[in-house]
Amino acid sequence: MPNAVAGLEARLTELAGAPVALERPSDPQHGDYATNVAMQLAPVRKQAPRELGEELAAAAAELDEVERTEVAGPGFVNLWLAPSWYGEALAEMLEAGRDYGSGSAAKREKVQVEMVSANPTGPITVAAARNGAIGDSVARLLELAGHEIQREYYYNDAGAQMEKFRESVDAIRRGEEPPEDGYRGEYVVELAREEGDPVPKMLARIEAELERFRIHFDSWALQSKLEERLPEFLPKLDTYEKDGALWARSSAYGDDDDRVIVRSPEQGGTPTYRAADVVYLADKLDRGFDRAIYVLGADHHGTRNWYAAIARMLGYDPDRVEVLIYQLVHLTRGGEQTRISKRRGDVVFLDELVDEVGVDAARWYLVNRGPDQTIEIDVDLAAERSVKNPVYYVQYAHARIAGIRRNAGEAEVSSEVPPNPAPEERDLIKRLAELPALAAEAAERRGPQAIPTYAIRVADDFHRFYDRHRVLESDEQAFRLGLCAATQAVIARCLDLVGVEAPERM
RNA sequence: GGCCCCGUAGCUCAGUGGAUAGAGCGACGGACUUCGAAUCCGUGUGCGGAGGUUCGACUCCUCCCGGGGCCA
Repeated sequence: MPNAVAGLEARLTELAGAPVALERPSDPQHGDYATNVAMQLAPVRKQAPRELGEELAAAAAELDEVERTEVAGPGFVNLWLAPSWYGEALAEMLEAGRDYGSGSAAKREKVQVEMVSANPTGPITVAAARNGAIGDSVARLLELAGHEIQREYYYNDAGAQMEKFRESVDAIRRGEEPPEDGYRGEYVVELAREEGDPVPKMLARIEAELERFRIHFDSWALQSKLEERLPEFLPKLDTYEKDGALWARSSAYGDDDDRVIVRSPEQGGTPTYRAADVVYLADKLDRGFDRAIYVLGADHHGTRNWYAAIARMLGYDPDRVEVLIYQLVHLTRGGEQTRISKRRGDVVFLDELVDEVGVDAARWYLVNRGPDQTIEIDVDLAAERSVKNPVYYVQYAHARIAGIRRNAGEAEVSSEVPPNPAPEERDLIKRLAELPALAAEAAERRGPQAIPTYAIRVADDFHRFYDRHRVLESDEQAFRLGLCAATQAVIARCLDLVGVEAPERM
C-alpha cells in the first residue's frame, strides 16, 4: 500500500539518484522531514555534501507537496511540506481505515510462531505470559505486514515431569504429601479433587487462561506424537554411539556440543527431548512454513545453535528457523522484588496478575519493553486506572475521540486540509503517517515494543490538538472529524497489535 | 571456566549511524462558563570506563568494570 511518506521518499530518490530515507527531526526548526542522503553520497560522488544538498534541495522545492527546503549543518536537506501533502496523507488514512499500514511485506510468507509451550504441570506463569505477549504481538505484526500466521503451542505430554505431576496429584488423592521434588500448590489440590488424568484438565485450564489473555492457538503439538516418528528421522541425522547412547554430531553443524538423542540402555534407552526437537523442526518445515519462529525464554538461549544445527543436518536452510529470545520478568510491589521461577514457591501466575491489573495492562506492560531487556513490572502502578498509567492514557484518547464522533452524528468527514493547518494538526498528521514504516520495521525486527511507545506519542499529539482546537461546531469541523477518525483508527490498530482493547467509553 | 542479555534522569525503561538524547513514575507550580480535566501547560538530572572505525557514535568494533541468566 502506498503512503504519503514512502511516496515522497520515492520522488526524492528519483531526484537524488540514490535511496532517500526521510526522518522526522527532533527539532521542529529542522523542518517536517529531513534527509542525510547528501552526506552519504558525498564520498561516493566525490563532491562536497553541502553542494549535493543544495542540488537536491533545489530540485525538491519544485515538488507540489513541498513548501520549501533548506540545506543545514553538514549537509542535511530539510523539507517543509505543503498542505497538499497533508491532504494526501489524511485521505489515504481515511480510505484505509483500520488497514492503514498493512501489507508491507515484500513477499507473503507462511510463518509459524510457536510460543508459550509451557509443560502442562501448572498454570501459566508471568514469565510464560511474556512469551505469549511477545509472540502474539509479533504474530499480529506479521499478519498486518501480510504474512499468513499459525500460532502453535508445543508441550511435553509424556516425559518425567509429567509423571511427577501425575504422581503429585495421585499422592494428594490418597491423602499423602506429594513427592519431595513433585508439584504442590493450590492448583494441584484442586486437580486432585477431580477424577481422571490431570494433564488434559491442566491443559484446558491453560488454554482458557491464554484465551482470556487474548492469545488464540491454532494448533497444539504433542511431544509424544512426534517421538513416535523418530525412527523415520534417525537415519537422516549425523549420529554416533558413545557410552551406549546415541549422539547427534551437532557440533559439526554449528552447535556448541554434541547432544544425546537416545539414552543408553542403562539410562532406560528412551529418547531425549532433543529427539523430539529434531522431529518437530522437520515436521514444521515440511508442513510448508517458509519460516518457523520459536519464542523462548533466556534460560533456553543455549538451544539456539542447536536448532540451527539440526536444520543444517537435515538439509534445511537454517534461515527458515528463527529463535526469538526474551529475558526474565520481575514483579515489584512497594519496592519489594519477587523472583519468578517455577521451581520456587513464590511463583506468580498469569491469572493472578490479570485478576489484579486486568488483561489490558498486563499485555501492555509485558510487550512494552524490548525482548532483550529484563523487565520489572510495578504491579501497583499497572493496576492503577489513572493518568499515571500509559495504557489508560492511550485508551482515553481513543474513547475521547469516540465520544466526539458520537456527538458528531452523521456530520461530514473530510480529508480536505485547510490552506494553513495549525501546528498541532500538522504534527498529528505527520505522527499518524509514521505508522506504516513503524509497523513494518517492528515486524521486521520482531520488536513489538515500538508499538506502545508510538501509541503514547499519538495520544500525546491528539490530546494536544484537542486541547487547542475545537472539533465540533468549528469552521474546520469536517477536516477535524477526519483527523479524529484517522487518529482513532491508528490508535485502535496499535492497541490491537499488542492485544489491548480500544474502548468506546471508559 | 564457556556462552547469552543488560548498563541511558533518583526509579522503571524508549531510542540499532545524524543536528540541542526522550517517556512514565517520583517532586513542585499553573489551567475547567466550551466536544470527556483519565486532559493540557511549565520546572530538573543522564548515555559505566578506555581505546578504535566514521564527516558524524547512546548506536558499530576491541578491551576493562559492574548486574542478571544458562551451561558445565
